[in-house]
Amino acid sequence: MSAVTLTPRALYEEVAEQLRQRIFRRELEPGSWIDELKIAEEFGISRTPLREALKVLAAEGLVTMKVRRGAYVTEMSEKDLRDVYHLLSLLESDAAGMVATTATATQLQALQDLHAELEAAAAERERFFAVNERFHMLLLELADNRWRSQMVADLRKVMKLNRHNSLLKQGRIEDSLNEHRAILAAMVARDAKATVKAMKAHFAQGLEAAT
Amino acid sequence: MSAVTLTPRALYEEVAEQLRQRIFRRELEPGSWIDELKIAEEFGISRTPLREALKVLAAEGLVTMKVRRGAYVTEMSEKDLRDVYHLLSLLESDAAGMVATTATATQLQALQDLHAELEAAAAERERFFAVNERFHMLLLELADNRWRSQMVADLRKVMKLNRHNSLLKQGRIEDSLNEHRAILAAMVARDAKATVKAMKAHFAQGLEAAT
DNA sequence: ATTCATAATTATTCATTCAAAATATTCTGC
DNA sequence: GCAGAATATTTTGAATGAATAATTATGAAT
Repeated sequence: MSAVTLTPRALYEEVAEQLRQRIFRRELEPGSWIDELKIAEEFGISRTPLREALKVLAAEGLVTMKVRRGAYVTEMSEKDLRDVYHLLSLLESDAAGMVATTATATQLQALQDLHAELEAAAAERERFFAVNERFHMLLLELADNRWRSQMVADLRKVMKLNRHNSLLKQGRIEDSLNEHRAILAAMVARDAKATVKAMKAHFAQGLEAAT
Repeated sequence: MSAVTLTPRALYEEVAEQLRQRIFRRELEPGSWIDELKIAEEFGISRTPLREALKVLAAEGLVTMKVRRGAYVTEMSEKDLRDVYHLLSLLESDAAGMVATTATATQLQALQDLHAELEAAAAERERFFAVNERFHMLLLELADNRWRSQMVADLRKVMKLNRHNSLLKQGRIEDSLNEHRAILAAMVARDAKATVKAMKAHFAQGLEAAT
């Protein structure tokens, strides 16, 4: 069974995802020009779906289009990093507060289960990152605002442009787990204010480590 | 001197803007299918730049792409309206708080000048909307976070999909001006907390009127 | 030698063409 | 007359080709 039949998404979406991976892996470096012909040939496709994919990435902020100059991988300044962090903190802490007041017991349990998985993955850096991402996105999902979820997802993609893998740095893993515990505790206590505070603290620590 | 030479933007961007206008004017109704061939013919262009424009609009949330089914104008449910309002309130009130603490006297004066213009436009509904939009966007600009400015701009576009012209309804104009005055007063007093509160109140009132 | 202008090359942008998929219509059989 | 299948039409999606715009390099003039 091929992946194509399972997920019959359009070619331009597939290409967009491939490009994202290349950008995150720094095979396409921030500031560098994206050669349409070269990429199209490498992917074995024409320039049409590639150009459509680039428009999608431009909307996400991952690439920047210059008139008659093509697409460039977005460069993140120190200020950009701080600005995006600030927004993530604002959006996610508010979401956490929502969840603290509205989530069902089952939903809170799902978060705790995912946290347990995160604890278990503490040793494996890559897996930890992946589970951490899932934790934050599940929280967003429970907050039940598709517009916010979309925005946070985009901002998190942009954060990955940063060299210092951002969001979680070396040695931060243990601290980060503690902060997650505090967030969960506040949620279980149904204390929205404390939850917001704990999430903001989590991001403040993250920014500290990333800069 | 033609506008084309002044702003040499790409055709697909021009088309995207034209489509936005058509959507806002409800010539393209929410939920309706966008006929690529028909639109391309009406604009006298090929489908290629049109399709690229549709991708841009899809990223903004104005249209929704369905696989192998083309583009549809996004439909906003009551919940969508509330959700977007919530985000605008969160983002803009935070921005206002920033401005209250960081803006220079000159910048605050610029806001007050624009507010004066708003007062003057109270009688002309259309002009009031336009100036109000400029006021909010100037505030965002002064908060100096390009990522937030972009997000708010997108959310405000999406809000325009709503039938009840949103953000400002009949009879709300006088109230809205009062709320703006409160925001400005708090800013001039350099009281960030009060500014945030005033902006949140402004949005709460707006939502009340829109639903 | 340096600067400006012109020409050529390169790459983006848009149009045209082609293929594949989905839906609607028609025809046949019961 | 109705239902199901097959065909035809419509429409999306992708590729290729042509044209425009920009940059760079080369040559000439001061």
